[in-house]
Amino acid sequence: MSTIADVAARAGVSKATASRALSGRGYVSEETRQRVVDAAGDLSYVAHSSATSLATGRTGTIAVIVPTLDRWFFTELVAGIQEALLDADLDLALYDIREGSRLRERVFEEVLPRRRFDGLIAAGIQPSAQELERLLRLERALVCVGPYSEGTSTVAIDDMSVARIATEHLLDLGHTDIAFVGAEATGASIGDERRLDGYREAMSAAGAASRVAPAESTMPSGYAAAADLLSDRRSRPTAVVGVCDEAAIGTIIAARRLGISVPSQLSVIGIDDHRDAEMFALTTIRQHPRDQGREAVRLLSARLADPDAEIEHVAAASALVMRNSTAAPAS
Amino acid sequence: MSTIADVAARAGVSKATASRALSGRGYVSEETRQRVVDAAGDLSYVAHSSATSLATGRTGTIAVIVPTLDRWFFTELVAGIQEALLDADLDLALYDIREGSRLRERVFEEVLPRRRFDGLIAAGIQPSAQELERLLRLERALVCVGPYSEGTSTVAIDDMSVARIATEHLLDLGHTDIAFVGAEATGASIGDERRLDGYREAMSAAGAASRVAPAESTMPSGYAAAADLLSDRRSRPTAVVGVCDEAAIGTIIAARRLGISVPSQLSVIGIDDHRDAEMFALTTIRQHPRDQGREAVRLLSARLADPDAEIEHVAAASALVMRNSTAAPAS
DNA sequence: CTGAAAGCGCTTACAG
DNA sequence: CTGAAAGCGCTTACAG
Repeated sequence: MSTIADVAARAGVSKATASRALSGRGYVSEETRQRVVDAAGDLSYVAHSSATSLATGRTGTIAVIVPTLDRWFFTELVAGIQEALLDADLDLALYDIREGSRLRERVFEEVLPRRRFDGLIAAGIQPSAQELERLLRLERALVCVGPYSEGTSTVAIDDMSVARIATEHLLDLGHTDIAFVGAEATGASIGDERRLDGYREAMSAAGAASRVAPAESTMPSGYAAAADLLSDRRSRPTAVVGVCDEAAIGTIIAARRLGISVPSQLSVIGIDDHRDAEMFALTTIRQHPRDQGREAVRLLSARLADPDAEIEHVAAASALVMRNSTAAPAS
Repeated sequence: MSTIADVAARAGVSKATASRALSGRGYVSEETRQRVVDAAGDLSYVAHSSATSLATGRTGTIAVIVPTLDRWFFTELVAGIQEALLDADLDLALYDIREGSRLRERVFEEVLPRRRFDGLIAAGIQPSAQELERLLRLERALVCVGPYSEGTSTVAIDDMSVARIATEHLLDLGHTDIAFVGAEATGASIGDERRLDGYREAMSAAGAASRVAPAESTMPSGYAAAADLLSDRRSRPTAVVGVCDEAAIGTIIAARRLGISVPSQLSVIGIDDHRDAEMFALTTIRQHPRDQGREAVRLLSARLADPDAEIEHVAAASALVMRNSTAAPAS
């Protein structure tokens, strides 16, 4: 482990000069710079990150909080964040905080306060009042991937309006008996709840009655909820909006198993445009979590570069993608 | 931001004593300890991690390298690692290194050498000779989740034998025309390749001809490969072993779409026991990646505590789980 | 049981 | 353009 003192000695300069040469900050003659760089190369010198952090006050790492990793959305989001972070030469510290887990408590109480990071990206979580207070007390740059929230930059699709659009698509097709699959109270991300609200809003605006089959945002849970919902042929809805594509796909599989054909006997629409959506010919509202991850990093970098930089709220892109899981109801 | 000097001043002791009282290392009278702890509480003091790291040489974070996050196995593995790390009061720095991505190169060349971590867990990646050399030069505790590898602790199921068992299950049922779906050259994890080897071995031991439909380890890719494989009714196999459950499930979906019934006309077996496996009544070889993650942390902690501790190779548990996707071939 | 001092490895004004 | 010195905030022998 060579230190900057070793490099300086080998190049025949002071530590200060070696530091300047390597960092590119401050004046150094080209000739000296070259000598220092060569010396560093010879010794395979790499600055000790803790020492740099202590001296500069920057850790070079960004903390990312997600409620789960086993949803396509968050997997893609984290991948996008990772890519952008690497470009910015920043590390990613991951906190996978399932709702209600003891981990969540520990992270907020013990881990986060250590501030081993320069900034924080919180995705899909709804902090409690107490948690929010803790977050703010950290005095670190903060970006939320989720709904508009005062005092911090945000990026997200408008979950409520997206769910409304999905519901209206079904309504326009002529359906009135439309159920919502998903948004189970426990474990729902903040976005899930807003999607449920959007569905309800569209339904009541159309004078139709809401009907919710609670499920987690996973295929098996959507499957189970739908199997139940669809089991009685007399009371079954003619259409379903899934809180996300996982729930919608679970619904399609349940329908197939029950011999209900999609879309002729049951229309199903999802939200997300999951990687598997095409395979099931699922009509859905597309969004691009990977891009949102990159965007979150951009927002965070802006705050990092200038803590007084403007707060931004970016509305991420979404689009209705018509495939083959929705149709007019059988007359 | 209060420092330990503030705490010491408020408690009326020296920094050294304050440090001892807070860390629990070294003698401090109970009364002084209490005074220091109170002072720290009053000031909501939290030690600055960079300073601690610099003084102790420990960063308190563990780097985790995975080839992808969008496979159930790795998602679960990371969740298990995260849980165990939090218990050990360690942070997780994540590097999601898709094979062949420019990220991979950067991580090995620039990021890892900074050693912003005490130890490293590498999962499912096959380092090139050059990469391996770099890893070793880091002189950090290293644990691999993957096949036995000299010089480092490992944990994994025996991929080769597990694939052999899956294949033999089909052979025992009376199948001879058994295809393997998965293990596409690019993007395959090291485990995927060994599973292919295990399949080949079992087939040739039984005097049967191998037949591979390359696919990535995802549902859509398995679906596409299987759709192709099964399209010609005259040449289609009577059974398929999927490199993992995602590939196997993709195969089942393709079969359904083609009107081929599972298991009466086609047997399908997977490996993993994916969260969605039950939904598809998939017979599979179960493993517990979450436990493997915890185990990897245990192995790493042992090396961290004592760099000369024994290297361990733990064989993770696996079990054939019979559900309803395999049967004797139609006569 | 406690304190003074040195040290971890950088960076950054400040002089020159 | 370069160097000496101080400082970032901890911890840890070493004395006492």
